[in-house]
Amino acid sequence: MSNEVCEKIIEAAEERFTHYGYGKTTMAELARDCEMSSGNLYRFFPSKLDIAEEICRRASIQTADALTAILDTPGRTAAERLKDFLFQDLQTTFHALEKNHRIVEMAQLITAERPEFHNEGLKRERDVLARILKMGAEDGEFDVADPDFTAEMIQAATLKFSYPQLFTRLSLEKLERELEGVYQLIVRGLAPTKAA
Amino acid sequence: MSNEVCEKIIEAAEERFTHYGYGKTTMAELARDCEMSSGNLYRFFPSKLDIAEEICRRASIQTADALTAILDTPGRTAAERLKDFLFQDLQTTFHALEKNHRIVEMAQLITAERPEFHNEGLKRERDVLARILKMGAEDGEFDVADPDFTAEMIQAATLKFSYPQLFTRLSLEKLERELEGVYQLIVRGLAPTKAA
DNA sequence: ATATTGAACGATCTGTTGATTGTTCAGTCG
DNA sequence: CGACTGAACAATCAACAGATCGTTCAATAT
Repeated sequence: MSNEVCEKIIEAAEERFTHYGYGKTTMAELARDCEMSSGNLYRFFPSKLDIAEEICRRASIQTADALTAILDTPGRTAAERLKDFLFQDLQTTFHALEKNHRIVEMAQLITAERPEFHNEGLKRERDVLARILKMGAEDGEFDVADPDFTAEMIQAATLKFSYPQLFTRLSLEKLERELEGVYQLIVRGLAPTKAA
Repeated sequence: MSNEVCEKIIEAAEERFTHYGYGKTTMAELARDCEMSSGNLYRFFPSKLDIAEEICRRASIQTADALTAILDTPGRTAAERLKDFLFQDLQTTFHALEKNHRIVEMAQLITAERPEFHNEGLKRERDVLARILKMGAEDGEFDVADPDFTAEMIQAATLKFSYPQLFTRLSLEKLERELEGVYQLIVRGLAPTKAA
């Protein structure tokens, strides 16, 4: 079964990529880890970069899934959920990039080489964001005509916080303080004007 | 008079840096342009990078000055001035970087090597922004308690548009469309809540 | 047939060497 | 004595060779 072999390759690659770095691991090493020839790897992945992309995709899906949990937490306002979303996203990616700077290497490589991949990840998160906005709109907490569009704008406005270490060198504390301010600005803009 | 010589050096450097690039021009060439020895340049600038920094500083001051003009245009609301500010800033830097990719080279070098310089330029623009906010606050158009803080937040939210080509590869049209959306989000947040 | 190998190929990396260039400073000039 | 020079020095760059590595594919094994 091809799928199990794919898993094995991914596992071996994840181990080596995060431990030694993408550049330092060779296809021959991955092949040896999986007890096959280097040529055979190409029956499962078109290229080395595609292996890295798949690893990053899974990480991206995992953070998006974690963000989705915010939708189901009971007893929170839409504004609170929005805040949770933004801060959780910042903290997750900040810690991921801080813990292992090999991951930064991979992230930069893939966003440079595969621009569509980055959009794909953005889209995943944007869908969650849009659902938060929709929840707020439905119970009258937010005045949002087009949740998808507004979600796109919020992503644009919070770009600085989505790949922290790539755009600035600020500490997590400074970033959180700034995000708090930007969040305040945004929620005020989402509130319905009291022209009842 | 040391000042005139400085001007001459800056002029020669600006010519060569924008035409051949920072890396490709040598101190010996600059010295020859100014009819002096290479060693003598160091009586006026501590290093080659400082010459480039001064050139960039002047460009930064020039764009900030152009933005200041927005404050004096009669018959505009604060919201309109804010919009003018954001779009003029985007367009100016976009065209500057598009026209001459040597400038991108210099900008990247300096922001990498001299992090404080970037903050200095940000501060210059933020001061203009804060004055727009203050105007809006004074005539009741905006509800802004701390214009300086809010200006900082608006800069954070519009980072994507301040060095367009460094953060994305979007066309000017796409960027303008996005900025329009972010602007809308922000102005709604600045409007006073009608709790009269 | 299909799955797999591993040698072969071109592209990229690495390390080295020589040249170039930013910077300094002892010395010259005015 | 201060302004200025240009040779000297160290750091960086350019270019080249050899090695390494990603990728392909004819040959082999199953």
